[in-house]
Amino acid sequence: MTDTPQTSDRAPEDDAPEGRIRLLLADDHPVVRAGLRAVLETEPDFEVVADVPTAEESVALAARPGVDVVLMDLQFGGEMRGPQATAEITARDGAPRVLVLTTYDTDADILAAIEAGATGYLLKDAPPEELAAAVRTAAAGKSALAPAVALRLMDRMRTPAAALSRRETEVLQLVADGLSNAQISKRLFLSQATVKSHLVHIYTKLEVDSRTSAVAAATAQGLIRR
Amino acid sequence: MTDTPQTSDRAPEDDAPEGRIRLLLADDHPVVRAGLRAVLETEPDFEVVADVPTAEESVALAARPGVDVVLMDLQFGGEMRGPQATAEITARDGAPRVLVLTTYDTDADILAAIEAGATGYLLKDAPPEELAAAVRTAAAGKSALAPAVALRLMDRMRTPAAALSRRETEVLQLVADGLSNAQISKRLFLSQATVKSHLVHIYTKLEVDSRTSAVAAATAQGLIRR
DNA sequence: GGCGGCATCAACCGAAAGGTTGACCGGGTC
DNA sequence: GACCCGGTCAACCTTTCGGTTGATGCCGCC
Repeated sequence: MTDTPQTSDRAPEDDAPEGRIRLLLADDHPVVRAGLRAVLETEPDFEVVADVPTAEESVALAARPGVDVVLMDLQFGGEMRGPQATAEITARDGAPRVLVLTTYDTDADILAAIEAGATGYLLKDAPPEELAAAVRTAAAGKSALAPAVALRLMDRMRTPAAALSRRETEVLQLVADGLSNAQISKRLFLSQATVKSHLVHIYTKLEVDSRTSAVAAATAQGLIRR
Repeated sequence: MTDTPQTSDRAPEDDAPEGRIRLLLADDHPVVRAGLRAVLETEPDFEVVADVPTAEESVALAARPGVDVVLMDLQFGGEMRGPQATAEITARDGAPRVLVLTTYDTDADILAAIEAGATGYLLKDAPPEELAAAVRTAAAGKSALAPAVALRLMDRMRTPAAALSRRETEVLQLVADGLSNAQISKRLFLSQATVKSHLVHIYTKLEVDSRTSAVAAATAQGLIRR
Protein backbone atom coordinates (compact mmCIF):
# COMPACT_ATOMS: atom_id res chain seq x y z
CA MET A 1 0.00 0.00 0.00
CA THR A 2 0.98 3.54 -0.72
CA ASP A 3 3.95 2.42 -2.73
CA THR A 4 6.40 4.90 -4.03
CA PRO A 5 5.72 6.59 -7.34
CA GLN A 6 8.84 5.13 -8.82
CA THR A 7 6.85 3.48 -11.59
CA SER A 8 5.71 6.85 -12.88
CA ASP A 9 8.30 7.97 -15.38
CA ARG A 10 11.48 6.37 -16.49
CA ALA A 11 11.38 8.80 -19.34
CA PRO A 12 14.44 9.32 -21.52
CA GLU A 13 16.87 11.50 -19.68
CA ASP A 14 16.67 15.10 -20.73
CA ASP A 15 18.97 16.94 -18.41
CA ALA A 16 22.48 15.60 -18.76
CA PRO A 17 22.70 12.91 -16.08
CA GLU A 18 26.20 11.98 -17.07
CA GLY A 19 27.56 15.33 -15.99
CA ARG A 20 27.85 16.43 -12.43
CA ILE A 21 24.86 16.10 -10.18
CA ARG A 22 23.62 19.58 -9.33
CA LEU A 23 22.25 19.95 -5.81
CA LEU A 24 20.01 22.41 -4.03
CA LEU A 25 20.07 22.35 -0.23
CA ALA A 26 17.05 23.50 1.79
CA ASP A 27 17.39 23.61 5.56
CA ASP A 28 16.73 26.35 8.06
CA HIS A 29 19.83 25.54 10.13
CA PRO A 30 22.96 27.33 8.89
CA VAL A 31 25.12 24.70 10.54
CA VAL A 32 23.37 21.88 8.73
CA ARG A 33 23.64 23.65 5.40
CA ALA A 34 27.34 24.16 5.94
CA GLY A 35 27.72 20.54 6.95
CA LEU A 36 25.92 19.24 3.90
CA ARG A 37 28.02 21.45 1.69
CA ALA A 38 31.21 20.24 3.32
CA VAL A 39 30.20 16.60 3.07
CA LEU A 40 28.80 16.69 -0.45
CA GLU A 41 31.40 18.89 -2.08
CA THR A 42 34.08 16.33 -1.34
CA GLU A 43 32.36 14.15 -3.95
CA PRO A 44 33.84 15.04 -7.34
CA ASP A 45 30.60 14.42 -9.24
CA PHE A 46 28.49 16.66 -7.01
CA GLU A 47 27.95 20.36 -7.37
CA VAL A 48 26.01 22.37 -4.80
CA VAL A 49 24.44 25.15 -6.81
CA ALA A 50 22.68 26.83 -3.88
CA ASP A 51 21.56 26.47 -0.31
CA VAL A 52 18.49 28.19 1.08
CA PRO A 53 17.04 28.58 4.57
CA THR A 54 13.33 28.45 3.70
CA ALA A 55 10.95 26.12 1.93
CA GLU A 56 9.61 28.97 -0.18
CA GLU A 57 13.04 29.74 -1.62
CA SER A 58 13.60 26.09 -2.39
CA VAL A 59 10.42 26.05 -4.47
CA ALA A 60 11.47 29.16 -6.34
CA LEU A 61 14.97 27.92 -7.08
CA ALA A 62 13.89 24.41 -7.97
CA ALA A 63 11.63 25.86 -10.64
CA ARG A 64 14.64 27.11 -12.57
CA PRO A 65 16.59 24.62 -14.66
CA GLY A 66 19.99 23.53 -13.48
CA VAL A 67 19.03 21.52 -10.42
CA ASP A 68 18.99 17.72 -10.42
CA VAL A 69 18.31 16.89 -6.78
CA VAL A 70 16.84 18.92 -3.93
CA LEU A 71 17.86 17.97 -0.41
CA MET A 72 14.85 19.03 1.63
CA ASP A 73 14.36 19.32 5.36
CA LEU A 74 10.87 18.67 6.73
CA GLN A 75 10.78 21.18 9.56
CA PHE A 76 11.23 24.84 8.85
CA GLY A 77 10.92 27.73 11.21
CA GLY A 78 8.72 29.68 8.83
CA GLU A 79 5.38 29.13 7.22
CA MET A 80 5.73 26.55 4.51
CA ARG A 81 6.77 23.06 5.53
CA GLY A 82 8.81 20.50 3.71
CA PRO A 83 6.00 18.25 2.46
CA GLN A 84 4.16 21.18 0.89
CA ALA A 85 7.32 22.44 -0.78
CA THR A 86 8.06 18.93 -1.99
CA ALA A 87 4.62 18.64 -3.53
CA GLU A 88 4.95 21.98 -5.31
CA ILE A 89 8.37 21.13 -6.66
CA THR A 90 7.51 17.69 -7.93
CA ALA A 91 4.23 18.82 -9.47
CA ARG A 92 6.01 20.50 -12.37
CA ASP A 93 7.25 18.84 -15.53
CA GLY A 94 10.94 18.13 -15.61
CA ALA A 95 11.13 18.80 -11.90
CA PRO A 96 14.23 17.83 -9.94
CA ARG A 97 14.13 14.86 -7.60
CA VAL A 98 13.44 15.65 -3.99
CA LEU A 99 15.36 13.84 -1.31
CA VAL A 100 13.89 14.40 2.15
CA LEU A 101 16.46 14.73 4.90
CA THR A 102 15.15 14.93 8.42
CA THR A 103 15.83 14.00 12.01
CA TYR A 104 12.68 11.98 12.61
CA ASP A 105 11.38 8.74 11.23
CA THR A 106 7.77 8.72 12.33
CA ASP A 107 5.24 7.02 10.10
CA ALA A 108 3.34 10.26 9.63
CA ASP A 109 6.37 12.16 8.36
CA ILE A 110 7.51 9.40 6.05
CA LEU A 111 4.10 8.91 4.47
CA ALA A 112 3.54 12.63 4.07
CA ALA A 113 6.88 13.03 2.31
CA ILE A 114 6.38 10.09 -0.01
CA GLU A 115 2.85 11.15 -0.85
CA ALA A 116 4.19 14.61 -1.63
CA GLY A 117 6.39 13.04 -4.28
CA ALA A 118 9.72 12.67 -2.52
CA THR A 119 12.10 10.29 -4.25
CA GLY A 120 13.89 9.37 -1.04
CA TYR A 121 13.86 9.74 2.72
CA LEU A 122 17.06 10.03 4.71
CA LEU A 123 17.85 10.57 8.36
CA LYS A 124 20.29 13.25 9.41
CA ASP A 125 22.35 10.82 11.41
CA ALA A 126 23.26 9.02 8.20
CA PRO A 127 26.98 8.65 7.49
CA PRO A 128 28.32 10.71 4.57
CA GLU A 129 28.79 7.70 2.29
CA GLU A 130 25.16 6.72 2.71
CA LEU A 131 24.14 10.26 1.98
CA ALA A 132 26.18 10.43 -1.20
CA ALA A 133 24.89 7.07 -2.34
CA ALA A 134 21.32 8.19 -1.77
CA VAL A 135 21.88 11.36 -3.79
CA ARG A 136 23.17 9.33 -6.73
CA THR A 137 20.27 6.90 -6.42
CA ALA A 138 17.79 9.75 -6.36
CA ALA A 139 19.46 11.50 -9.29
CA ALA A 140 18.97 8.33 -11.29
CA GLY A 141 15.28 8.49 -10.46
CA LYS A 142 15.26 5.51 -8.17
CA SER A 143 13.80 5.67 -4.70
CA ALA A 144 16.29 5.98 -1.85
CA LEU A 145 15.21 5.08 1.65
CA ALA A 146 17.34 4.98 4.76
CA PRO A 147 17.49 1.48 6.26
CA ALA A 148 15.58 2.56 9.37
CA VAL A 149 12.91 4.14 7.20
CA ALA A 150 12.63 1.11 4.96
CA LEU A 151 12.27 -1.09 8.03
CA ARG A 152 9.48 1.09 9.30
CA LEU A 153 7.63 0.87 6.01
CA MET A 154 8.02 -2.90 5.99
CA ASP A 155 6.65 -3.05 9.51
CA ARG A 156 3.72 -1.01 8.42
CA MET A 157 3.00 -3.35 5.52
CA ARG A 158 3.26 -6.38 7.75
CA THR A 159 1.07 -4.92 10.49
CA PRO A 160 -1.67 -2.89 8.88
CA ALA A 161 -3.58 -2.97 12.15
CA ALA A 162 -2.03 0.28 13.31
CA ALA A 163 -2.22 1.99 9.95
CA LEU A 164 -4.17 5.19 10.30
CA SER A 165 -5.45 7.00 7.25
CA ARG A 166 -4.15 10.44 6.39
CA ARG A 167 -7.19 12.18 7.78
CA GLU A 168 -7.22 10.09 10.92
CA THR A 169 -3.59 10.94 11.60
CA GLU A 170 -4.41 14.59 11.13
CA VAL A 171 -7.23 14.42 13.65
CA LEU A 172 -5.20 12.44 16.15
CA GLN A 173 -2.33 14.90 15.95
CA LEU A 174 -4.69 17.69 16.95
CA VAL A 175 -5.99 15.56 19.81
CA ALA A 176 -2.41 15.12 20.95
CA ASP A 177 -1.99 18.89 20.82
CA GLY A 178 -4.77 19.10 23.38
CA LEU A 179 -7.69 20.25 21.25
CA SER A 180 -11.29 19.28 22.00
CA ASN A 181 -13.58 17.75 19.38
CA ALA A 182 -15.24 21.12 18.89
CA GLN A 183 -11.89 22.84 18.31
CA ILE A 184 -10.78 20.13 15.91
CA SER A 185 -14.00 20.37 13.92
CA LYS A 186 -13.48 24.11 13.50
CA ARG A 187 -9.82 23.76 12.61
CA LEU A 188 -10.50 21.16 9.92
CA PHE A 189 -13.85 22.58 8.77
CA LEU A 190 -15.74 19.45 9.79
CA SER A 191 -18.78 18.70 11.91
CA GLN A 192 -18.22 17.28 15.35
CA ALA A 193 -19.96 14.14 14.15
CA THR A 194 -17.20 13.58 11.62
CA VAL A 195 -14.49 14.15 14.19
CA LYS A 196 -16.14 11.62 16.49
CA SER A 197 -16.46 9.23 13.61
CA HIS A 198 -12.75 9.47 12.87
CA LEU A 199 -11.96 8.99 16.53
CA VAL A 200 -14.06 5.86 16.80
CA HIS A 201 -12.17 4.39 13.86
CA ILE A 202 -8.87 5.42 15.41
CA TYR A 203 -9.79 3.76 18.71
CA THR A 204 -10.69 0.57 16.89
CA LYS A 205 -7.46 0.48 14.92
CA LEU A 206 -5.27 1.24 17.91
CA GLU A 207 -7.34 -1.02 20.19
CA VAL A 208 -7.93 1.68 22.78
CA ASP A 209 -11.02 3.38 24.15
CA SER A 210 -10.17 6.98 24.90
CA ARG A 211 -8.46 9.95 23.32
CA THR A 212 -5.65 10.02 25.84
CA SER A 213 -4.80 6.35 25.43
CA ALA A 214 -4.99 6.78 21.67
CA VAL A 215 -2.40 9.54 21.90
CA ALA A 216 -0.22 7.41 24.15
CA ALA A 217 -0.41 4.42 21.80
CA ALA A 218 0.17 6.47 18.67
CA THR A 219 3.11 8.26 20.24
CA ALA A 220 4.67 4.99 21.29
CA GLN A 221 4.33 3.69 17.73
CA GLY A 222 5.61 6.87 16.15
CA LEU A 223 2.37 7.52 14.29
CA ILE A 224 2.25 11.13 15.41
CA ARG A 225 4.68 13.74 16.55
CA ARG A 226 4.94 14.60 20.17
CA MET B 1 33.67 15.09 9.39
CA THR B 2 35.30 11.81 10.17
CA ASP B 3 33.79 9.31 12.49
CA THR B 4 36.95 8.64 14.42
CA PRO B 5 38.04 11.06 17.09
CA GLN B 6 40.76 13.27 15.80
CA THR B 7 43.01 14.15 18.63
CA SER B 8 45.55 16.73 17.73
CA ASP B 9 48.69 15.26 19.22
CA ARG B 10 50.63 18.42 18.85
CA ALA B 11 52.40 19.90 21.80
CA PRO B 12 50.14 19.53 24.80
CA GLU B 13 52.18 22.33 26.30
CA ASP B 14 50.22 24.59 28.60
CA ASP B 15 46.66 25.69 28.84
CA ALA B 16 47.24 28.86 26.92
CA PRO B 17 43.91 30.53 27.53
CA GLU B 18 44.88 33.69 25.72
CA GLY B 19 45.88 31.81 22.59
CA ARG B 20 43.50 30.11 20.24
CA ILE B 21 40.32 28.67 21.65
CA ARG B 22 40.49 24.88 21.39
CA LEU B 23 37.17 23.21 20.69
CA LEU B 24 35.77 19.71 21.08
CA LEU B 25 32.61 18.92 19.11
CA ALA B 26 30.19 16.24 20.33
CA ASP B 27 27.22 15.42 18.11
CA ASP B 28 25.94 12.14 16.77
CA HIS B 29 25.11 13.61 13.36
CA PRO B 30 28.07 13.52 10.95
CA VAL B 31 26.53 16.32 8.95
CA VAL B 32 26.25 18.58 11.97
CA ARG B 33 29.84 17.87 13.01
CA ALA B 34 31.03 18.74 9.54
CA GLY B 35 28.93 21.87 9.57
CA LEU B 36 30.25 23.02 12.91
CA ARG B 37 33.79 22.40 11.75
CA ALA B 38 33.21 24.34 8.57
CA VAL B 39 31.60 27.24 10.38
CA LEU B 40 34.00 27.43 13.30
CA GLU B 41 37.25 26.88 11.46
CA THR B 42 36.69 30.04 9.48
CA GLU B 43 37.34 31.89 12.73
CA PRO B 44 41.09 32.46 13.00
CA ASP B 45 41.14 32.22 16.78
CA PHE B 46 39.33 28.87 16.88
CA GLU B 47 40.88 25.46 16.64
CA VAL B 48 38.75 22.32 16.48
CA VAL B 49 40.90 19.68 18.14
CA ALA B 50 38.43 16.81 17.76
CA ASP B 51 34.89 15.85 16.93
CA VAL B 52 33.18 12.80 18.38
CA PRO B 53 29.85 11.08 17.73
CA THR B 54 29.07 9.94 21.29
CA ALA B 55 28.70 11.49 24.71
CA GLU B 56 31.06 8.89 26.20
CA GLU B 57 33.90 9.90 23.90
CA SER B 58 33.35 13.54 24.68
CA VAL B 59 33.82 12.80 28.39
CA ALA B 60 37.00 10.86 27.73
CA LEU B 61 38.52 13.53 25.50
CA ALA B 62 37.45 16.44 27.66
CA ALA B 63 39.36 14.88 30.54
CA ARG B 64 42.63 15.40 28.74
CA PRO B 65 44.15 18.86 28.75
CA GLY B 66 44.07 20.89 25.59
CA VAL B 67 40.36 21.63 25.33
CA ASP B 68 38.86 24.97 26.24
CA VAL B 69 35.24 24.61 25.17
CA VAL B 70 33.08 21.55 24.47
CA LEU B 71 30.18 21.99 22.06
CA MET B 72 27.73 19.38 23.29
CA ASP B 73 24.54 18.08 21.74
CA LEU B 74 21.79 16.96 24.12
CA GLN B 75 20.36 14.06 22.14
CA PHE B 76 22.55 11.13 21.27
CA GLY B 77 21.58 7.89 19.65
CA GLY B 78 23.47 5.85 22.21
CA GLU B 79 23.27 5.40 25.94
CA MET B 80 24.67 8.45 27.62
CA ARG B 81 22.87 11.73 27.07
CA GLY B 82 24.21 15.22 26.90
CA PRO B 83 23.27 16.40 30.39
CA GLN B 84 24.99 13.43 32.03
CA ALA B 85 28.12 13.95 29.94
CA THR B 86 28.04 17.65 30.77
CA ALA B 87 27.86 16.89 34.47
CA GLU B 88 30.78 14.47 34.31
CA ILE B 89 32.92 16.89 32.35
CA THR B 90 32.27 19.92 34.52
CA ALA B 91 32.71 17.97 37.76
CA ARG B 92 36.50 17.84 37.35
CA ASP B 93 38.99 20.51 38.28
CA GLY B 94 40.19 22.63 35.42
CA ALA B 95 37.44 21.27 33.25
CA PRO B 96 36.65 22.91 29.93
CA ARG B 97 33.50 24.95 29.54
CA VAL B 98 30.53 23.14 28.09
CA LEU B 99 28.34 24.90 25.58
CA VAL B 100 25.11 23.01 24.93
CA LEU B 101 23.97 23.10 21.33
CA THR B 102 20.60 21.57 20.59
CA THR B 103 17.51 21.81 18.44
CA TYR B 104 14.98 22.17 21.21
CA ASP B 105 14.32 24.80 23.80
CA THR B 106 11.98 23.06 26.23
CA ASP B 107 12.15 24.06 29.87
CA ALA B 108 13.20 20.62 30.98
CA ASP B 109 16.14 20.48 28.56
CA ILE B 110 17.37 23.93 29.44
CA LEU B 111 17.15 23.40 33.19
CA ALA B 112 18.77 19.98 32.97
CA ALA B 113 21.68 21.40 31.01
CA ILE B 114 22.22 24.35 33.31
CA GLU B 115 21.96 22.19 36.40
CA ALA B 116 24.53 19.87 34.85
CA GLY B 117 26.95 22.76 34.72
CA ALA B 118 26.65 24.00 31.16
CA THR B 119 28.09 27.45 30.60
CA GLY B 120 25.77 28.23 27.73
CA TYR B 121 22.77 27.00 25.78
CA LEU B 122 22.48 27.56 22.03
CA LEU B 123 19.96 26.52 19.42
CA LYS B 124 21.09 24.85 16.25
CA ASP B 125 19.28 27.36 14.09
CA ALA B 126 21.61 30.07 15.37
CA PRO B 127 23.51 32.03 12.72
CA PRO B 128 27.28 31.41 12.59
CA GLU B 129 28.19 34.80 14.06
CA GLU B 130 26.04 34.15 17.10
CA LEU B 131 27.64 30.77 17.48
CA ALA B 132 31.17 32.16 17.32
CA ALA B 133 30.29 34.91 19.77
CA ALA B 134 28.84 32.38 22.20
CA VAL B 135 31.98 30.26 22.00
CA ARG B 136 34.15 33.24 22.89
CA THR B 137 31.80 34.20 25.71
CA ALA B 138 31.89 30.65 27.07
CA ALA B 139 35.68 30.46 26.74
CA ALA B 140 35.91 33.57 28.89
CA GLY B 141 33.85 31.77 31.52
CA LYS B 142 30.75 33.88 31.07
CA SER B 143 27.35 32.34 30.49
CA ALA B 144 26.05 32.39 26.94
CA LEU B 145 22.35 31.92 26.34
CA ALA B 146 20.54 32.16 23.04
CA PRO B 147 17.94 34.94 23.06
CA ALA B 148 15.07 32.47 22.77
CA VAL B 149 16.46 30.47 25.67
CA ALA B 150 16.97 33.53 27.84
CA LEU B 151 13.38 34.56 27.18
CA ARG B 152 12.16 31.16 28.22
CA LEU B 153 14.06 31.28 31.47
CA MET B 154 12.68 34.73 32.23
CA ASP B 155 9.20 33.43 31.57
CA ARG B 156 9.76 30.59 33.96
CA MET B 157 11.02 32.87 36.69
CA ARG B 158 8.07 35.15 36.24
CA THR B 159 5.55 32.29 36.23
CA PRO B 160 6.50 29.65 38.79
CA ALA B 161 2.88 28.51 38.72
CA ALA B 162 3.75 25.54 36.56
CA ALA B 163 5.28 23.68 39.47
CA LEU B 164 3.27 20.52 40.05
CA SER B 165 3.47 18.63 43.33
CA ARG B 166 4.87 15.10 43.35
CA ARG B 167 1.46 13.51 43.58
CA GLU B 168 0.07 15.70 40.83
CA THR B 169 2.95 14.82 38.55
CA GLU B 170 2.34 11.16 39.30
CA VAL B 171 -1.32 11.44 38.37
CA LEU B 172 -0.60 13.44 35.24
CA GLN B 173 1.98 10.92 34.08
CA LEU B 174 -0.65 8.18 34.27
CA VAL B 175 -3.05 10.39 32.35
CA ALA B 176 -0.37 10.79 29.68
CA ASP B 177 -0.04 7.00 29.60
CA GLY B 178 -3.68 6.88 28.61
CA LEU B 179 -5.35 5.75 31.84
CA SER B 180 -8.87 6.81 32.82
CA ASN B 181 -9.65 8.33 36.18
CA ALA B 182 -11.01 4.98 37.36
CA GLN B 183 -7.82 3.19 36.33
CA ILE B 184 -5.66 5.82 37.98
CA SER B 185 -7.62 5.60 41.21
CA LYS B 186 -7.07 1.83 41.32
CA ARG B 187 -3.41 2.11 40.43
CA LEU B 188 -2.72 4.67 43.15
CA PHE B 189 -5.22 3.26 45.69
CA LEU B 190 -7.29 6.43 45.66
CA SER B 191 -10.93 7.28 45.19
CA GLN B 192 -11.95 8.76 41.88
CA ALA B 193 -12.87 11.91 43.75
CA THR B 194 -9.25 12.38 44.76
CA VAL B 195 -8.01 11.82 41.24
CA LYS B 196 -10.45 14.41 39.96
CA SER B 197 -9.38 16.78 42.68
CA HIS B 198 -5.75 16.45 41.65
CA LEU B 199 -6.68 16.98 38.03
CA VAL B 200 -8.59 20.16 38.76
CA HIS B 201 -5.53 21.54 40.52
CA ILE B 202 -3.33 20.48 37.63
CA TYR B 203 -5.61 22.21 35.12
CA THR B 204 -5.50 25.40 37.15
CA LYS B 205 -1.73 25.40 37.42
CA LEU B 206 -1.19 24.66 33.75
CA GLU B 207 -4.01 26.98 32.70
CA VAL B 208 -5.78 24.35 30.62
CA ASP B 209 -9.20 22.74 30.79
CA SER B 210 -8.88 19.13 29.72
CA ARG B 211 -6.69 16.10 30.33
CA THR B 212 -5.37 16.01 26.79
CA SER B 213 -4.35 19.66 26.78
CA ALA B 214 -2.79 19.18 30.22
CA VAL B 215 -0.67 16.38 28.81
CA ALA B 216 0.26 18.49 25.80
CA ALA B 217 1.23 21.46 27.98
CA ALA B 218 3.17 19.37 30.48
CA THR B 219 4.99 17.56 27.70
CA ALA B 220 5.93 20.84 26.06
CA GLN B 221 7.31 22.12 29.34
CA GLY B 222 9.06 18.88 30.10
CA LEU B 223 7.10 18.30 33.29
CA ILE B 224 6.46 14.68 32.40
CA ARG B 225 8.30 12.16 30.28
CA ARG B 226 7.01 10.95 27.01
C1' DG C 1 -1.58 28.00 67.98
C1' DG C 2 -2.98 29.46 63.70
C1' DC C 3 -2.09 29.53 58.74
C1' DG C 4 -1.46 27.60 54.36
C1' DG C 5 -0.27 23.93 51.23
C1' DC C 6 -0.89 19.11 50.22
C1' DA C 7 -3.56 15.01 50.09
C1' DT C 8 -7.72 12.73 50.80
C1' DC C 9 -12.84 11.97 50.01
C1' DA C 10 -18.28 12.85 49.03
C1' DA C 11 -22.17 14.61 46.48
C1' DC C 12 -23.90 16.98 42.84
C1' DC C 13 -24.63 18.88 38.12
C1' DG C 14 -23.80 20.15 33.28
C1' DA C 15 -20.83 19.43 29.45
C1' DA C 16 -17.89 16.69 26.75
C1' DA C 17 -16.64 12.44 25.05
C1' DG C 18 -17.67 7.56 23.87
C1' DG C 19 -20.61 4.27 21.17
C1' DT C 20 -24.19 2.84 17.89
C1' DT C 21 -26.94 2.94 13.83
C1' DG C 22 -27.67 4.54 9.52
C1' DA C 23 -26.93 7.34 5.56
C1' DC C 24 -24.58 9.66 1.35
C1' DC C 25 -20.81 10.43 -1.88
C1' DG C 26 -16.43 9.70 -4.63
C1' DG C 27 -12.62 6.94 -6.08
C1' DG C 28 -10.70 2.98 -6.78
C1' DT C 29 -10.94 -2.38 -7.74
C1' DC C 30 -12.73 -6.80 -9.35
C1' DG D 1 -22.10 -2.59 -12.72
C1' DA D 2 -21.02 -4.21 -8.10
C1' DC D 3 -18.14 -3.60 -4.40
C1' DC D 4 -15.24 -1.72 -0.74
C1' DC D 5 -13.03 2.03 1.55
C1' DG D 6 -12.37 6.63 3.04
C1' DG D 7 -14.59 10.69 4.30
C1' DT D 8 -18.58 13.17 5.47
C1' DC D 9 -22.79 13.91 8.53
C1' DA D 10 -27.17 13.14 11.77
C1' DA D 11 -29.65 11.35 15.76
C1' DC D 12 -29.63 9.09 19.86
C1' DC D 13 -28.04 7.27 24.18
C1' DT D 14 -24.62 6.09 27.93
C1' DT D 15 -20.52 7.02 30.31
C1' DT D 16 -16.87 9.79 31.60
C1' DC D 17 -15.04 14.00 32.61
C1' DG D 18 -14.92 18.86 34.23
C1' DG D 19 -16.22 22.08 37.90
C1' DT D 20 -18.00 23.30 42.36
C1' DT D 21 -18.75 23.10 47.20
C1' DG D 22 -17.47 21.38 51.33
C1' DA D 23 -15.14 18.53 54.55
C1' DT D 24 -11.13 16.02 57.15
C1' DG D 25 -6.29 15.14 58.46
C1' DC D 26 -1.33 15.97 58.16
C1' DC D 27 2.72 18.67 57.93
C1' DG D 28 5.87 22.65 58.06
C1' DC D 29 6.42 27.39 59.39
C1' DC D 30 6.38 31.91 61.69
